[in-house]
Amino acid sequence: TSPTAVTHSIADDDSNCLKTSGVRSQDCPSHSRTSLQSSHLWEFVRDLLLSPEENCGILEWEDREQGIFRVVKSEALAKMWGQRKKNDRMTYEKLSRALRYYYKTGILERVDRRLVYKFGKNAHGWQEDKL
DNA sequence: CGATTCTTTCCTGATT
DNA sequence: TAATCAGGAAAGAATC
Repeated sequence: TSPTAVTHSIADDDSNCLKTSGVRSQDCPSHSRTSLQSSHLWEFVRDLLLSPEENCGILEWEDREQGIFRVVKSEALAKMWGQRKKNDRMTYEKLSRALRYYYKTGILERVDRRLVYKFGKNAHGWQEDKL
């Protein structure tokens, strides 16, 4: 019954993007491994931004030249960070607090737009080919 | 062990 | 209204 099988969600939550899909298990020979090994939050974000395979639309460059990026899926980002730190209580609210502390150290610079951040002078390794 | 740095948790209030 | 943003404060974790 209930003929209203009106599909599932269009946006479907991204609980886990890579896996359960027809994604070949062996695509990227180089790096990969469903977890980026970066000790610090900003490095984790940077590496995620630099590896589309793991990113799955969670982060997106707004201006690659200037290092401006946007958090597209805040909840998903928090979950990934939580996985990395083995903390399932992580939320975007808490993650963003840590991100705001980076403004003081120059790792990030403030951008007056929701969910948008920019790498600062003290952040490195995000540029196409710095130097 | 103590100090420092980074992150997490919580909170109140403002803004979108 | 629900999300986000702003920071202060304090606790926790990892390092040196």
